[in-house]
Amino acid sequence: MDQSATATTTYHHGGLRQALIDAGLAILNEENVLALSLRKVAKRADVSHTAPYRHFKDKSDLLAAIAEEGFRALSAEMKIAFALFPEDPRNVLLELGRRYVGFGVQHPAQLSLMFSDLLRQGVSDSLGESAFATLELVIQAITAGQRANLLKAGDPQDLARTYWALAHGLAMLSKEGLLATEDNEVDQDKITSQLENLLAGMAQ
Amino acid sequence: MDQSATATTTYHHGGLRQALIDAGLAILNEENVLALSLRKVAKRADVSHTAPYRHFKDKSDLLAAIAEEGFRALSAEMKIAFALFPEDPRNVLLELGRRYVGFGVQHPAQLSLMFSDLLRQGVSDSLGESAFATLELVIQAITAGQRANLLKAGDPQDLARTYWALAHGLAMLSKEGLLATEDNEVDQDKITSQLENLLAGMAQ
DNA sequence: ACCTGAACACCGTTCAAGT
DNA sequence: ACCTGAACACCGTTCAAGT
Repeated sequence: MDQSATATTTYHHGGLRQALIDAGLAILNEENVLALSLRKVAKRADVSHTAPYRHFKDKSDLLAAIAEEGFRALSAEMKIAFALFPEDPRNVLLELGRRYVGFGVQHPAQLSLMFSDLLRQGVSDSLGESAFATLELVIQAITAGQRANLLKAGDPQDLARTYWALAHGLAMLSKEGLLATEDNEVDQDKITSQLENLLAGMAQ
Repeated sequence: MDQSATATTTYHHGGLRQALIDAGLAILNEENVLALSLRKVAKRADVSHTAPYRHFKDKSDLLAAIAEEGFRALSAEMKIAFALFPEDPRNVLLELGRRYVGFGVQHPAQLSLMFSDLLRQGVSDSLGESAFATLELVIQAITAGQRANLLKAGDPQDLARTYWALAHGLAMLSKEGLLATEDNEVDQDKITSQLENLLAGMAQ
């Protein structure tokens, strides 16, 4: 990679913003959030250390963009659950939870960042929007479950937030090694049965 | 404050370690994790910026100690639930969850730190121990629930982890403002009914 | 033992300047 | 528009030294 002397020397063909987010993501997944500095991100994207300020107000703004990318990736995972089990809302919900946990275990530092405090601080509007877009997918799955008489009637938003909370909690505890008992592997069947406990309670 | 010329000029009477943790906690609750630097912590505790190295290996080690203090505080909150409802495991469990959420809303940055990635990185052994001590309290509450025939039989550890996950998820979503619908207040009754969904499913 | 100041490489952010 | 280097205050960490 990085072989020079190619045809166009145009920097980043307008894609610097995304390149910086990708660089930050890479550092986050390879190291940890303490190692994620603006200057290191810039160096990794092969620009000067002030170039990021053309695209991000400050470091928090870049972190928010990285977190937002995380919500997008999580949403993409969730959409696979819908595709895998069309017409089967129960398995959509279970697969959704399993994929949430899988996302957390594969990208622990990123999941931490997504819920680190950036949303609460209101660092960026679009971060909140992407989080709510993820919630929207859970609401869809819950609504389908209600339509199939799998879940009780009532505000789907409430049930969706409850289900999201459990999936989120399982993901956080899993990625921190607080769910595993003996082996350090995530037990998919156990996750499934944990999710089923809540679905059973939501049926009544 | 800080009036000099008191009797003993003895530094910190051996309590520097705790003073540093407290200073870090204060910065965390007043500002955010990006503002939490070792040097600022030292200045706040009125020592030189290298003094913390007598008590902590590096910055991560101090952060782990702060997170550990968080688990201790969370455990203390949970113990109040036991005291409030002796002989009433159902309300102990509900109060436990509500207090978890309350802790998160009051100390958002601290809760983030507790699950930031320090446990997974194995920064400190005692951090893991304090996390498991918190889990132990949930297991106690679950076991009491089983004894009272409120919850189904089975490994109390599994049920406890499931319940912890939901409480944790509700706390995280609440503190980030993802649970509130219109007003920005945490709706205690809604939290209770969300927890009840899981308890219902765990009864069968 | 516990604390200190000097030193170093690194960091976030601003600014004047270059194309 | 987009990128740059110089500058500044701040940061984590190490080290030799003081009591």
